[in-house]
Amino acid sequence: MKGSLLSFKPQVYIKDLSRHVGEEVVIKGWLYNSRSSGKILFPQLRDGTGIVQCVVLKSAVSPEVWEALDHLGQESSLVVRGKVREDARAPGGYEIEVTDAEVVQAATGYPITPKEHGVEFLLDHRHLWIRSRRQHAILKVRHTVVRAVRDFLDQEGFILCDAPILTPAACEGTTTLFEVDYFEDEKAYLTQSGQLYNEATAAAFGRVYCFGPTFRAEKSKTRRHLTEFWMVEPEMAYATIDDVMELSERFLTAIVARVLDERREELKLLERDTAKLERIAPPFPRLHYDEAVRILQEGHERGALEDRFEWGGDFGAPDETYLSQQFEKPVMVHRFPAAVKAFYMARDPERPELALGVDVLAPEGYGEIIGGGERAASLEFLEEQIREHNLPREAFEWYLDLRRYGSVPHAGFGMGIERCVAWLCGIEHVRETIPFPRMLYRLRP
RNA sequence: UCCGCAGUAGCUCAAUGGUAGAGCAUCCGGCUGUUAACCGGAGGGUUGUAGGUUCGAGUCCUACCUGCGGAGCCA
Repeated sequence: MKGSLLSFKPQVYIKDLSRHVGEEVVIKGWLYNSRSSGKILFPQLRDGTGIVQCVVLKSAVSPEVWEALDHLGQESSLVVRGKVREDARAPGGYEIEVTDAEVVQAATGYPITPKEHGVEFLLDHRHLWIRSRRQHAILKVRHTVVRAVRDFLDQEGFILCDAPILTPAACEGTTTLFEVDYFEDEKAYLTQSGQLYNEATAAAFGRVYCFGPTFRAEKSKTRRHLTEFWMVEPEMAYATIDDVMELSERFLTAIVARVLDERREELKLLERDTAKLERIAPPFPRLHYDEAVRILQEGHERGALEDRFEWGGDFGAPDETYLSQQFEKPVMVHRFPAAVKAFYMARDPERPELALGVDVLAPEGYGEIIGGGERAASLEFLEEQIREHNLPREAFEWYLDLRRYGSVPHAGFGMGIERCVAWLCGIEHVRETIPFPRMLYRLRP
């Protein structure tokens, strides 16, 4: 009878099938792939929680059901009823002996076939690509990373206090921002960081974090860049650069442990070498910038790096890769030349030419996943920095208030979710770590 | 923005300057245990665009468009 299976309750999910062996269940899903052999069909059904092979014998179902399933196209939506059986021949170990089925919508010509496809084609069909096993695994890891981030910070007493997405000025004055034409007499921009607002909320709540999308209008075109990405930024009042390094270590360790605990299956599907992740535990190596420069220069002398790195610059991608490859754990590089860092960074009292900033480089060449440090607490110093960087003073008046009314040493960092997920999954490109990547030249779907 | 590479069937790719082809997908047929199933058949093309060289261009030349990889910048 039409509609009877579609509205059937309770719906059983494929991930729970092992608890229903011997029972008759109803699964609602989509046709992942199908093989036929005359009077027997092997449709593979996915429902978002997993994939299960069904067995349809022509002799066991009505002629209507057989007819409906016999030539059903990939990704057709359907509901099946059948008995759960353990069978070693089935991928996944369980299968459904189908007794009844109902096609919700018969699809034809699904573009993503079980064969290879190019990147451009897959990205053009991202809305469908996310149905495939590999993308599913990556996005589940992302989900777990986000949960781990929130749980860790919540347990550490951080208050979620999100920063605005529409902002009146650049945080750091250097990067290119997305302009929004809406507010009268004033340009607005999409945020590049919640940093400055975090400093306000940290002074209100002590320990805070914001977690949301971030936008960079740079013409970056590499495997580590998105124009829209997600960043989590904790900030602590009465804290120093050392507190930031200590928190970063425990933070990353907690995330890795959670993913290893909950996403073994997904990491296995992605062929991730989990032994490399098992090693992630405090303490992480801490490298003074001077020492990092020495290592890079040695690397150049040994022929491992093309260009000789000179003291004073910021690391390029090959430099970060080389540094991270010298260690098995994330490496924390601290105390950069102030000239290459943001205006709000505090200075090293012993060497004022250095900023109390720290970058955490992920292992295996995944680059910078965390950037942070101690913020300048002095009103006079910040006023001078704003002048030197040619920033619009009016836009920063509220920020300067934070130094007028109870200024304290404070520090924090930001972590890019996509780079973190790419590292944990061991995948080439960050574009696969977000459901709908936004990149230079890619706005659709 | 700069450097490098690539655009041929729905997809992935072939084709010495000389008749545009294969696998998958689609449609039809066969097969009661398939594992990216297999076997047989059919349909499917303005070779990214515009110009040029040539008896003849998918192939050589020029410009443009689109995408990919990387750099700079950054998380």
